[in-house]
Amino acid sequence: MDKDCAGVDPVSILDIARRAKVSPATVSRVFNRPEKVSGATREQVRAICRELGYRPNASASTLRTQRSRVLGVILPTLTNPVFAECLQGIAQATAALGYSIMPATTDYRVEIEQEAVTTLQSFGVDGTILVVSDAETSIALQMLAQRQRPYVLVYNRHPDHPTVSVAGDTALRDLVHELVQLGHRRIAMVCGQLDASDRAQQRLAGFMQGMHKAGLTPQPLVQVPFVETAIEDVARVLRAPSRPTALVCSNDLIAIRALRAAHECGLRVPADLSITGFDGIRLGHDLTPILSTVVQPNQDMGRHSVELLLRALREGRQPTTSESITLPYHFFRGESCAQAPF
Amino acid sequence: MDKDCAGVDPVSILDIARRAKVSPATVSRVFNRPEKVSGATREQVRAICRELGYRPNASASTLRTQRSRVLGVILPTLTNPVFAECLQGIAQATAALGYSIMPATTDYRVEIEQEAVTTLQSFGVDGTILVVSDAETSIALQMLAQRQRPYVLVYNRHPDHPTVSVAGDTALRDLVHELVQLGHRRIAMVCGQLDASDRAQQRLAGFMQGMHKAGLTPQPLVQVPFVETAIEDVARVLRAPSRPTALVCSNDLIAIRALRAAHECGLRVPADLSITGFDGIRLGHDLTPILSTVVQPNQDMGRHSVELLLRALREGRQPTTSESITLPYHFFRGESCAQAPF
DNA sequence: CTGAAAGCGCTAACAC
DNA sequence: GTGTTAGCGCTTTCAG
Repeated sequence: MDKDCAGVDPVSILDIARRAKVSPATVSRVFNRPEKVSGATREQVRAICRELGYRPNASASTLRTQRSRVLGVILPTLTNPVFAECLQGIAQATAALGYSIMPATTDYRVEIEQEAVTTLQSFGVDGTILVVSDAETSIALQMLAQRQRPYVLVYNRHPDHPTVSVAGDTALRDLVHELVQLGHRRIAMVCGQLDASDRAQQRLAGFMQGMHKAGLTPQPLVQVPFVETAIEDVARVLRAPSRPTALVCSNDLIAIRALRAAHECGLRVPADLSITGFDGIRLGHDLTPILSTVVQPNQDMGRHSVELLLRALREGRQPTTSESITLPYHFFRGESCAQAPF
Repeated sequence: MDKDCAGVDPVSILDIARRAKVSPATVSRVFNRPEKVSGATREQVRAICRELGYRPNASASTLRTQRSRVLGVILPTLTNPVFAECLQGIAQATAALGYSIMPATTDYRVEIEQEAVTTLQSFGVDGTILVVSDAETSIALQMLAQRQRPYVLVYNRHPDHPTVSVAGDTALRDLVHELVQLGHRRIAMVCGQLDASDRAQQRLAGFMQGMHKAGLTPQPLVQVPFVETAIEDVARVLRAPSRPTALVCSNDLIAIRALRAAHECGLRVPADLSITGFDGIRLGHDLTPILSTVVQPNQDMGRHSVELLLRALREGRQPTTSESITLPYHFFRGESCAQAPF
């Protein structure tokens, strides 16, 4: 046997056709409509493909069929485990269904969201999964909608778009209730750059509702725009005379830094101070104290968005707002949150 | 003006050519060799492209030029922040250089590594960045090498392949030395599934060297194959009569769980027990105690691998082993590691 | 500096 | 069940 293994040069459908003494169309059918090919030739073609290590050229088939079997993914950053976990879910779900992904990170910058949309578009992605800074104002989103390109938002919640998300506002409303039950009165919300995340805004809104319902005046909002200074920013608040007894953080990463700030201020968590997060990143469960947080099924959110998008694609349509999924969350009590101190 | 914004239907180079009263070749040149087009027509064509929201079809150009401007990326999982951070670096570097990425996660399974290579190949990626379970035996790697497809390994270290990595063995050798200086004698290594990671094996080797050099007998290796039982597995060791005074963990995720195990056993870190990790994930710095760990520049490792690969690509060749980069690490003392107890 | 034309690899009518 | 053929959108000689 001259060569029993795949070589260096690219093999085309024509090479296979020639070797198998069939037409290229037949080879193509073996891959796309195997049932339309007689068992004998099918197996023979397959054997040759295997021998030559042939795989159809995706660009050619995309060009021809106008379907790429690729999904675009636009995320703020992979540095936050929420999105990394979600992307992991997306990667698994797509791979299982024969799709590939093309992700882009925006670092929360809207111009980059737009750029990402256009490059992904130029690759002919069949659909796009994205989390934008603000669904209400996102140009990237408008571009997709206007050009009628299938897409789903993840994490973002908005009535005018198909989304896969969790009710962050309700979650925080309920969370405040729990804290109040635990005797907390001086409760402060801590969040990052509000204008870079409509999720944070919604969570804040829920927080305010909860406080209002409980007849409490929220402590001044603690904003920690930069990770570099986050711990210090929180520490400052904790050193103030009538410091809060509970810190409700808009995400787990911030909560972990708040934990650190408490430590630096000599406060014990949860004895002196309760701290809660939001997101349910895997790592939170292994911390000491175990992070109290609103757990979202991050990987599943990714999986669901893939399924929602591909279902629509299969039916030759775009996802609709009526298909939007609100996934359940649950407040995980953990160890960083307890009875208020006296 | 009938339409001042991009429409729904795909615009091709022919549409632009027609509107601009030039040939498609000229439009193509405007994008690929703008200097070969007169200033006037160039600007006119650009204006029309902007007006119609035209972007060249990437599949068509890939098919024609045999260059995709896409890099494949193969990683074990995005659930471990090391790889997520690295991918973030890759995403940034590629985007800055006009490339896109197509990642796949393998969950440490070699069959999936292979599948990933073939699908990426079918998309005509210009090169591949990967971290494999074991560079020595990886079939995926052999496939790339044999077919002469450009690739770089990240994290893996192997003399026969171009790599971007850190000297994990040396790092652990030195780390053991530090621990010994701090008075530790009963030191145990904790690692995950050794056969799923040649990095862990190399780190273990370095650990053994270090122990040997110090004339110490290593405590029995603690293996924590599954995350679900990791804390318990470590706790068991910590409850043994002559427990170790220091735990050297093969990565940060394991170290964090070891921290938890110590807590569950009523041991104070670092007073009663020192714990070190490896990787330098961002979060480790914000923990309490701050994780002592061997810090690798994860995002930079991603960036370097992109640059190494693209440099070779630009020069029309494959990366060579002589271009392999060993990046510096540093042991970050943190707070989880201190003098041995008496 | 610009245009004409061929063809990258594949698929989907449409014949047979 | 199988083959023939046209063409997806683009780039790139080669002429002019």
